[in-house]
Amino acid sequence: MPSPQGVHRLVQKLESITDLTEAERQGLLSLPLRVQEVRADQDITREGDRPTQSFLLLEGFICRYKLTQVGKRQIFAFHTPGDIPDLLTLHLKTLDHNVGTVTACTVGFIQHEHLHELLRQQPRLMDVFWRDTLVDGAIFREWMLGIGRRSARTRIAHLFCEMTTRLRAVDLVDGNRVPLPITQAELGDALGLSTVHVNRSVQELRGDNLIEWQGGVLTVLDWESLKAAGEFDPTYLHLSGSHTVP
Amino acid sequence: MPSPQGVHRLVQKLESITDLTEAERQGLLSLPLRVQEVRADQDITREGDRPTQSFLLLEGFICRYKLTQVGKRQIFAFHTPGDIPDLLTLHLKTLDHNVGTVTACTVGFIQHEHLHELLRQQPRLMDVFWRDTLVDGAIFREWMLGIGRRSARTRIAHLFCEMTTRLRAVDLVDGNRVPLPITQAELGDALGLSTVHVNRSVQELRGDNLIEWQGGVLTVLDWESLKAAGEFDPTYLHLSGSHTVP
DNA sequence: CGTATCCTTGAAGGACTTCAAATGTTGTGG
DNA sequence: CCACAACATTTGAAGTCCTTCAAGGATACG
Repeated sequence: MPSPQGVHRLVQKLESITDLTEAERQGLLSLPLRVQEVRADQDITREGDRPTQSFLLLEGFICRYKLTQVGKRQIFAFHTPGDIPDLLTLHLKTLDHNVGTVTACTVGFIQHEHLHELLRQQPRLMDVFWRDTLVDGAIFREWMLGIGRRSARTRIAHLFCEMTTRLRAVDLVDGNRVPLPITQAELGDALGLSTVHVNRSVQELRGDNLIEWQGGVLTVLDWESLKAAGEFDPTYLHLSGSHTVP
Repeated sequence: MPSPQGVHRLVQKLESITDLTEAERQGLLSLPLRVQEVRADQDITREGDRPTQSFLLLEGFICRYKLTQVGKRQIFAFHTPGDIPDLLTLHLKTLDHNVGTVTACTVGFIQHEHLHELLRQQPRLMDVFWRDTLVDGAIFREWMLGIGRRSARTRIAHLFCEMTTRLRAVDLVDGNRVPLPITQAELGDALGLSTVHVNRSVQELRGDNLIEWQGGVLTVLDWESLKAAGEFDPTYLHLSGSHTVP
């Protein structure tokens, strides 16, 4: 009993970066999913695991992260409904990082064999998924640029812009209200900052009337200024056309 | 007149992360290359370009980077012979970062149409190249972890370990002597550090008798200690078997 | 052999971290 | 629906890792 609404977000997400034929859409929609609820702050897959399935995120927020030897955490990516955060295990048998929930989530597990079968029937979907992993890499690079070379304020503004843009592409943004149910500590782990400094920088953005952020909802008050503050240029998201402009 | 030696490094590199059939090897070796020399510090492709070809690096070192608005540079990756640094333009039509030489290089341009043709004839090579881009992403993540959460000393030691391991996989390491013809400024741009601080940290590693580094050659004096200093675990490189141990 | 580039050193300053504690918010069970 | 625990945000203060600025040596190359 796959959640049609959830799977539809996958189609929507892929169509935000490419075009799909009706047969390809159908193939995706008929993937057999084992739907499961997962509580917040749970690991779904861990470094070193060798999964035989991937999962489609249907509801909630997921992050991918790794820990240093002294236990510091770096979050590499936030994933939103429609994403397949561990698609890479299809080709990289041993996972090299952790995948865990940020909020309570609904996920749909897909056996790798079913994905392989779909890709055999619809070979062009392989290009589509490959392209998706390339966009994934592009997002990593942009985060790297921020962590390595931008100030805390700029990094945070940039991430706000990115999440706004990505969530808009899967129709999860309501006007200027963007779901962003992460803590300041998680934001720090994503941007290489301490919680304290995240807090002060967010207050700066609030003080400048660029955003509000409370109750897991980010409200963008001044998109142009926020883009400027974050040096945000959405090219790296490789969205096709209509999704780049709010 | 393709350089057989150079192309062979591509085969060798791909075989370090997967297996190839004889037909696949032949297909790769017979790719039509337009060989060209490029001086040091030249951009080969730039942000915003829409190339119709990719290039195989035959000799030299290449880096991929991006600049912030204030002109600070972040290097995302160093590429070594056997790599196709801009393979992603096969599916991401607009390049979102720059690709430039570090040293003088020999490169072999390959028209995208020829790559597409090869992938049609040898469909399994698509998995291989996809896998290669996934490893690329894994390397990004490990760099992110370093930039975001590790000390300068650890970051530098880690990069030394990574380059040693990757160059060994393509047979470019002579004993404990590793070609590393980059400046300290470039190392800083790769790790999110200032040149001055790179210099002091490298001196620390030298002072602890872990490495020597001069004339573009890194000499690893104490591999185990260097690995420990860099918190280096090569799992993320996804090398298959024999390449992980020096 | 001169010039450009790279490496090295010193000193001062700043962005961010760490530690510590108060305040605010959320969710759950009584 | 209140009470309380657990968690998240906020504030203050001190310290540190790293940056920036500046200049002197070393090295490479035409």
